[in-house]
Amino acid sequence: MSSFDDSDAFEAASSVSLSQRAMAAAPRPYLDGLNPAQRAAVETLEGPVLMLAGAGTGKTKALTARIAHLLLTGTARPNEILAVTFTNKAAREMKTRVATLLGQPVEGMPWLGTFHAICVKLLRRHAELVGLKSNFTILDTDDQVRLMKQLIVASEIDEKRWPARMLAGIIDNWKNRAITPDKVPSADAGAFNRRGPELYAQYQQRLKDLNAADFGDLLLHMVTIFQAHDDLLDQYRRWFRYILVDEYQDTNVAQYLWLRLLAGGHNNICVVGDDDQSIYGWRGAEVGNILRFEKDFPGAHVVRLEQNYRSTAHILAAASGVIAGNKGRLGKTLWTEGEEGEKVRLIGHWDGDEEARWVGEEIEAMQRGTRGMDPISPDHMAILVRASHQMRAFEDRFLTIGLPYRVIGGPRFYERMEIRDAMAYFRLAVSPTDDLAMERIINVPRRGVGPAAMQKIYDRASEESLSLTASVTSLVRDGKIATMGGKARTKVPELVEQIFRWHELARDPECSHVELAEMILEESGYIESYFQPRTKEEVDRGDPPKYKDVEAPGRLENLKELVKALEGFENLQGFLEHVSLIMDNEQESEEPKVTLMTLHAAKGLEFPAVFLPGWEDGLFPSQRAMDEEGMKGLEEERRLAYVGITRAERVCTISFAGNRRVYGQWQSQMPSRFIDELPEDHVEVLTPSGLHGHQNMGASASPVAGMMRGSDLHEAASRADVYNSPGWRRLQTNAAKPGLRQPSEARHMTIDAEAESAFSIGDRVFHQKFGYGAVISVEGDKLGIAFDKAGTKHVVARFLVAAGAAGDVPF
DNA sequence: TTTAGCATGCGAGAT
DNA sequence: GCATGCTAAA
Repeated sequence: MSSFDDSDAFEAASSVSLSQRAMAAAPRPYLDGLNPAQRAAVETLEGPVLMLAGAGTGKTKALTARIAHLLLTGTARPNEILAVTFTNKAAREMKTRVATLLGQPVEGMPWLGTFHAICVKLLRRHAELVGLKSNFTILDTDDQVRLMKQLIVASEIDEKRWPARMLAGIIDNWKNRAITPDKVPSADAGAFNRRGPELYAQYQQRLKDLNAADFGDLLLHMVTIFQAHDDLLDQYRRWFRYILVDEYQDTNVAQYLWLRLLAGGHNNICVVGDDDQSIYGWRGAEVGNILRFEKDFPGAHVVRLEQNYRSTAHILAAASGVIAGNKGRLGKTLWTEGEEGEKVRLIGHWDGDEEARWVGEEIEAMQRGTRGMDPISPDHMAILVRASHQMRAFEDRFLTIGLPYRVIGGPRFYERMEIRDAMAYFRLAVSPTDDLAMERIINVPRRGVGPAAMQKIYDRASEESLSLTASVTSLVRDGKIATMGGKARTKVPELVEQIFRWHELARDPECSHVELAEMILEESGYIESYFQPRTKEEVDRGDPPKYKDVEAPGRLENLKELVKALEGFENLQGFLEHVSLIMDNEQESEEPKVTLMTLHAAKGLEFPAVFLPGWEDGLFPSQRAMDEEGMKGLEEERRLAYVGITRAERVCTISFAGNRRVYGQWQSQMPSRFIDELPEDHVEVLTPSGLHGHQNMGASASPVAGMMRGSDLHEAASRADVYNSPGWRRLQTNAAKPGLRQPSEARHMTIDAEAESAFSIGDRVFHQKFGYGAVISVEGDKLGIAFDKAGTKHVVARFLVAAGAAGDVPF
């Protein structure tokens, strides 16, 4: 058991002096409200512990209480606990919650973080053991692919048949499995047209030359180091006396090995996870790790968290019924003391559009509080789809009816083009020899550098083993620069000069890095490249600058945010280091919104009302998963279904469509086999009232009554109610508020008197999602717009801005 | 170098 | 249906 007499060590904890007050306070308040299972998970401190935490069973509560327990009993000092998560979000949440339990910040927990963040920290200390310098750069996926492309071309491999992305996938896979180039198993030797292993070795060599590591390397290198240096490993084993791992079912082989190495000796490792929620097999996660835990760590305590605090009994029963179809589970039975609640609701639709329309109406109805249910705010509703392309139908529909929504999980902030471009500039300012950064931006904005010019720079660089920047300087020095195209001849040396000047400023402590960043984006012409070129007359006349395209305003907005994010850091270097932390790009607006996201993105979240559309064989479960992984793939899909259902607190609505457009082709769809697996007693089959024309699909033995066809009557029924709908009322209130930018007076002198809309036929407008277009019809607040790129759509006026009213210019 | 026009291929996506 | 990435033409 834990040593309560270790108060010396406890008080010696330098960074966080956990106050005596906390110690002396009521005995362990963090244990209050824990159920017996959670309590066991918290108090079993010594030896291996497997905390099997079903969905909604208070896993994070137990995990954070465990940390608090370790600290407040003096069993461990903050810096002796290694606590690993997968995402920055999870790490942050854990930090905050531990801080709440302790009643003070936890800066003193330096080893609470993601696998990658912790490995970076360790690897910087011991980089030389794998031939890197401690200031190595971390490549993003884009850099990796670019590098591999070069290697493929150099190896005279047909890049079309053997694309760099594929190689990246293969190498990533090896790294996930902790396979170094010399250890590629013979079964994999044929990969990438038999050249895979050799290219892998070359790639690793290139990384070393560049003093760089990719994400996979961070773990792989640490495993390599620990395997080769017993003394070092011992040191860390003594250092990290207690190990905690979140989402253990998502660990890959490399992470598993790393943990095993570190836990060896004391075996004080507590892993938390749920084999039924393992949905990341495709990116290397091995469910086997959690299934095998008791074998790997003999004598492990297994604690099952089965009391669910999230969902109603019906929802839990439905989820349990589905997941029971999987073999080889550790087995858990979720139960609740809560109410029975609504049965899981199931409804079939004619096609995907119909499904989206119904969901839209249902959301409005639930917002109003019909069907004997309390009203639910859109903030508390989510639509969870299997594949992101399913979102389109919903977005289109919601835009039409003016239902506010947010999409989670589009392209991440830091992987947007403009952010990466800007970051490349910053990287060059910090280190002008960063060739990958140079490669990225040498022709961004266009500086007339094509393949020919690039080749000359490369050639000189390799002749004299210089960086690309230095190579340009060298070419300038002996006049060879003149052999380049006219534009490149002047622009490229100009760029290099700028880089060196920025570099000076970056090292100057007097110079604010935020201002420097703005200066860089401005001077490089990068900002300007998002505006249309203006003639001298236009400038003289003081015409406002015009954005280059529909994307430009958003991109400039992102850059603004990037600069803002810089403020929180000491210098550019520090920022680059921590850039992955700015991924959260969410600025919450006051307006309640429905959430639209993938099932994968929804793991760990919960919503009072959840919609699960598209339950059709081939879409969900995905055909591809089944083709490629067979039974294993199907089981992972089934876990995904389980994750989906268990996100719901009060209402869970599953739906499917009989027809769906797949890659532009209409296909008739069969209801998902998972629908058959829903226990009938816990399912209510919905048939929207006022419908006729039932048409039996007859395709499934499921408890589905039949399909309904979108009919005139249905149309009429939904129309009649529209004035009472939340959407309509919302429009009324919004019309009174100064909402989005109003079109300027001058542009709308010709508004006809009867049109209440601020727009009239022929106006040029801009829409956040569909871009520019022209108004072709006006019906109250609903406008028909012929979009330049997106075709003709009906949109509510408040989603439109008059084109040309571009707004303020960043910087 | 830039661009329009056609072929291609398609899941989920943290770090 | 759409984005991506190539070839051909400007």
